[in-house]
Amino acid sequence: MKHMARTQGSHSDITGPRVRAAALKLFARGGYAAVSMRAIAAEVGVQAGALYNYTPDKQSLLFDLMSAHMTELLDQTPDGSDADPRAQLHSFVDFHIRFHADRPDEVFIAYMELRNLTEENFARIEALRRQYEDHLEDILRSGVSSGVFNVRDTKIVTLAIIAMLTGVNTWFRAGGRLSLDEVVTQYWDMVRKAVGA
Amino acid sequence: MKHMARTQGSHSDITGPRVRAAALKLFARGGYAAVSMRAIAAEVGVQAGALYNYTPDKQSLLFDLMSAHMTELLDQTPDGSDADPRAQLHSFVDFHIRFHADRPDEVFIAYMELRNLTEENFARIEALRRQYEDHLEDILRSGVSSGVFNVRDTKIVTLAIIAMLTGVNTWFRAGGRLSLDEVVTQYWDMVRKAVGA
DNA sequence: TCATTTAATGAACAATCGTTCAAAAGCAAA
DNA sequence: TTTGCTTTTGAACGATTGTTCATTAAATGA
Repeated sequence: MKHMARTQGSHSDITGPRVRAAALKLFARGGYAAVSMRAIAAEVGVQAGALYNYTPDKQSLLFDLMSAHMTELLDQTPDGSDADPRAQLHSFVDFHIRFHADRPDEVFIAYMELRNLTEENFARIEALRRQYEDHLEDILRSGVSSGVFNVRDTKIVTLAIIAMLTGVNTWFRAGGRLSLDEVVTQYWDMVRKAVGA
Repeated sequence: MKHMARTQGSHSDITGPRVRAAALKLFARGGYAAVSMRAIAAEVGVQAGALYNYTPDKQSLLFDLMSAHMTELLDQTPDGSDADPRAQLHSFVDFHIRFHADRPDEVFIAYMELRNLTEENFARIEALRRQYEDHLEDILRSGVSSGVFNVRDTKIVTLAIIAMLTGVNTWFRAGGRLSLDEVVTQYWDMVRKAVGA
């Protein structure tokens, strides 16, 4: 047993992700407050008590989902601080739409369940969201200072663009009338015009 | 008693509105599922049982709030089908921002609590929302056909504009850095550019 | 003052909530 | 097979949920 390579009778690495997946699905469908731990357990195919091997409590389950989502969002945000502001903005629009379209449940939760976080957890998620907004605002500012964007208030335009892009999730469905490519094209068209590029 | 002008020992006309106001405030703050009838009663200063003089159940309380909000939204939407599309669109942007900024709690509930409606109530609210969207799309279409707007897909632009405008509610606070007039000016600037007017 | 009507109380209901924990079951190494 | 550890069960806990209802209180009209 010199190395104890793996735990013994462990299903943790199987059940753990399934618990998070079930919580994600049910929270998105019914809302955090309306989903019981027993409902999550039933979705996994397990008794409620077993969930507490994978989360200290219900609140942590919500926070972990939101935190993982925001972290992934920030990690995958294209950097490209070398490119010109217009290309950076295009890249941002493209990324935002595709990233969010791929994760409707995560996005839904991240926007709808903020008020069900404890004060401390809320502050942590808000900090991540702020970081993401700041990234877009930096792009806008550099475009303004180099004269390629015509924007009065970068903060407002930042929030307006993000609201507009995130709104795609309320109606877009894969296999619908429009492909994701077409959606990206049209939203980039609107954003481009709105910033006067 | 020939007319029975009013009910007798009635406080209905006082307590009734207070119940709706309390529900509005608490639903917006904590979410429908997380707010108990006892909490609403406490906000009114009454026992839980008394609420049932004013609503058949909790679900109706939510639906009535959302329904009243959407109806008022539609009633107050500027008509002006005589004006040119550009003026109509400007008027719509102005109205939307001001109407929503005046009613943060109602707007919050109307967007966040849709999933807590029964299937039937959900369909009714969705129909009202659709009506509102159609009104904007009509403006866009008339502008496209008269050549003053340059828009590829009126449906997408409709949803994008509404998402962008409604997003104001997530950050705007009266008495903050920007006045509502300034907000309207800047959003109209973006919308105008985005539709190529 | 008295009779009538309405509004509010406060207890009670069955159900469900998040969470805990001793006991049972499952699995891997010895 | 036995030993040791992990995972799951299933019952139990106190609290809280939406809702009902007989009773009490309050207010009005006569």
